[in-house]
Amino acid sequence: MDTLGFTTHDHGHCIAQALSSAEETCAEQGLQLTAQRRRVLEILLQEHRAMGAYELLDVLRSEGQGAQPPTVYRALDFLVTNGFAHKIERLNAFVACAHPGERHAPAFLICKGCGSVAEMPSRDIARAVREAAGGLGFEVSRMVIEAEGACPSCREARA
Amino acid sequence: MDTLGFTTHDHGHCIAQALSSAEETCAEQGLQLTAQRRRVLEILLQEHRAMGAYELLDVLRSEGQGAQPPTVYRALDFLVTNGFAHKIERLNAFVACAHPGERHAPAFLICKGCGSVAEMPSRDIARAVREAAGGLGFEVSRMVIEAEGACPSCREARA
DNA sequence: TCGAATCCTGTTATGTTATAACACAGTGGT
DNA sequence: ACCACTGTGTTATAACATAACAGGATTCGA
Repeated sequence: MDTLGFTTHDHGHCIAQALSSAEETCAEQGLQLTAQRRRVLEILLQEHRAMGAYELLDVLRSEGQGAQPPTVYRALDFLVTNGFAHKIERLNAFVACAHPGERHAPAFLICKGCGSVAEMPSRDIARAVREAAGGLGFEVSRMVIEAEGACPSCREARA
Repeated sequence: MDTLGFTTHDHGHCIAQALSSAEETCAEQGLQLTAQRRRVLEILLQEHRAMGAYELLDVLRSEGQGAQPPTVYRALDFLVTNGFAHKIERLNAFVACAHPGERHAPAFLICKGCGSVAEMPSRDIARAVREAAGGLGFEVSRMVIEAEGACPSCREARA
């Protein structure tokens, strides 16, 4: 068991499920989940945290691949474009998507205490953003929503 | 006259006002708006757009200063920390604050057509973020809210 | 079956953004 | 005089990201 979104769950199961879900989605949409792309997604799922591209590169290299930066960035581009992973702009880092399959505007919580990152529900936030933007005649196609602060366990530790 | 937030206004006046406001705030709070810091803020106000740190550096250098990257990053750090400027994470760029003085969680609209960036009202968005986070026991201290899309004039041009 | 088009990968090099670390100058307090 | 504090100058390097070109695999139509 491990934590995700600050709650407990079966992590091994969650990895397997996310990979299956990705395979399924790719099959449906004619996308190729190649070995490289799959491996990068797998690492993100296993590590279960925000990772920099070069950190991912180190993992690939430690597995004996002579990978170069473009290899990782290409895989990440595929994963992010197709919603299997997200980029955390504030951290210049990447996380596996916590809700694969569902169409959603991702929103994140970044704990400044322990560095953990969680994806949170964003329906109300996304609506508020679209409304505020719409009021100015702006049409939103994508949004970056990232909140920094203290996660429950760090708040407790601090208290 | 120029545009801000996709509406027209007197830009010269707006620069002078923002600088005065910054001076006042610094005086009140015992902050030092030094020549470097003031100059960087001034450039951001004049250019009136999101600028990269190295772009700012080029301007400083073109003015005959032998500036180095840390010079700019230090000035930006001061301006951002004290709310006179904001960082646009999505663009790794900086803009002068459009509402100096008011305490606010900044939220931005980034037009993918023309590259313009506008600060938008964020009360409802900020509330939605705090509520969503609070529901997970997370305490928000800072937020990044950036919407990408099409500004009114680019929408019109596209139509 | 040939070639053309497309997609993915390998590789080299480079561009862009940001910070570490150390020296030193000015200011204000004791 | 001395110290602490804050800001700046300078060198070097770290961290993040992409351009550009070559080559292999697959598919599709001629």
